[in-house]
Amino acid sequence: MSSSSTRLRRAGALCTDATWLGRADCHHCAVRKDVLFGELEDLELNAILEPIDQYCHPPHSVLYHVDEESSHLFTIRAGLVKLVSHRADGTLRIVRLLGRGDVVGLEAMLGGRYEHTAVALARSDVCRIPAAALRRLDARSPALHRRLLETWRSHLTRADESITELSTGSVRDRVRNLLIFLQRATQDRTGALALLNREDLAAMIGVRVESVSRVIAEAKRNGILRPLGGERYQLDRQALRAWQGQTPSV
Amino acid sequence: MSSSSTRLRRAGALCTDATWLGRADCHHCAVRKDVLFGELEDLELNAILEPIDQYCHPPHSVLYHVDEESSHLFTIRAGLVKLVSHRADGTLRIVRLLGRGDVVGLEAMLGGRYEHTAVALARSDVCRIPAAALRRLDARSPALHRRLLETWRSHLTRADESITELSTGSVRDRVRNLLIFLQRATQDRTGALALLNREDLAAMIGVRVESVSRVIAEAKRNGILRPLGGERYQLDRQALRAWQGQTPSV
DNA sequence: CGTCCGCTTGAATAGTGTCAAGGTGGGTGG
DNA sequence: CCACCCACCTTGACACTATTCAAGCGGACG
Repeated sequence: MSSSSTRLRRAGALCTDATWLGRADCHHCAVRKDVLFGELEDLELNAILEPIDQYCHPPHSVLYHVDEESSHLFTIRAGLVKLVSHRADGTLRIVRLLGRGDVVGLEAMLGGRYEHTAVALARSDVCRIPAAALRRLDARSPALHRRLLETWRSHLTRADESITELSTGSVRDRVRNLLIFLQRATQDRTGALALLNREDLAAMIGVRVESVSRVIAEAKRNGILRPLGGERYQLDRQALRAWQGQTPSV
Repeated sequence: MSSSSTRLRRAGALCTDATWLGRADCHHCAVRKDVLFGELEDLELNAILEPIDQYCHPPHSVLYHVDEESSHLFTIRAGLVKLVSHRADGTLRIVRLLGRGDVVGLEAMLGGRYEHTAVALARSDVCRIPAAALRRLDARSPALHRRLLETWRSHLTRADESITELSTGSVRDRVRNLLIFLQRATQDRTGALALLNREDLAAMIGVRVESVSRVIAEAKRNGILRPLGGERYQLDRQALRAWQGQTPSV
């Protein structure tokens, strides 16, 4: 068998850069209540001296690289970002998927270097916040402070979930959990989920592309995944649970 | 194949309870600098109104159960504690190992319930800190605040490591990483590592007991692990790296 | 219209899980 | 003090699953 995970995707031809959308206007931000500054007073917000910039990241563009000096955090206004860990043998593993309202680059709060590479999977609008500004706010605003702790907790909970649900059991077990996970992470008002490409799916559960492909293809044949066009699918939760009997357990 | 992980160990005959060692005297604590209150002023420490108690946990005793109201955090003065996640199918997975200087039950800072069950693996001396006290200190002492953030980061880093190094690749790959990991986690001044029982090893890397056993036995035959008596072993790092060529990669 | 890239599928092989049987060491009770 | 017992570790044989390597397929795009 040997290793799982995925090799580095060749330097994509379409890896365009992020485009700057201008200074953020947090006071009038439409998603402010869903992200870090939700409960912050306007007064407190004004205490930020450093600029917060907005960017639009096309798919495959990089928010930051592993080992880069961590100077900024990012909040996701819309889109989807993967945190990729580079293993010693050159393979990759996706350790987290982050979406609207999530914070990327938390480690910048503590200085040092980024621990992963953050890559946009879908077009993503993000606000780039200087870590120094957040540190200052963190010290002054209990509301933000609590929000930050909750962000840490959220990352930790998801990491643990990734260990117990996405890295344990047979490929079919993992894909079953992955589909539920993706539905939560990418669903729109209709409840449809956006499937990632096979390489990313494989890197999320630590198996080979062909193995995921077989299982996903099976799910489609069984009507567990019904194509809605593009990469969007309707997930039949009931059929999903019944799929291949329970976990054989033991 | 089916699931990995390990079933619940029968209610151990020796699961004695923790014994109370009395109120902690943080001011004269020998390991204070290594744990949460390291850089705290004596004045700040005095601001704690609620009592901090010391306990000694024998092996297999439980610090707290999953879903229990999270009211306290624990700092480990000595010993080894596992964080166990209970999966829907009844199997268990160890998501983290914590030792001297580590904090257990971080989630209590945010209220709600514990997300894992914490079980002592070796005899462990811990201080039990009321979450309310820590929340108050967190708001007043920047030093403690930073220390807490670093604790969150440490947990997150280890969780990610668990995903990339202990849940990815062949069983031999994982055991190789696990041995390095255990050496860091349990080494004494001689550099020897303490091996866990096969069931716990299996639950750490998400495979079956027999699979770990085979690989560990192989490591012993190859001189990678040299028995020092009891559960202590000398790890030959060089032989470890050469073991079975590199990860076959791809 | 042809090429390229990602997805699927097939066949052979290696790796794990499964089930069952021994071995070993420490502890208990006779 | 010794024999037995029990829990845990190891090993074997076999079934099943995942990986590997290779080929085919179809859509997107120039």
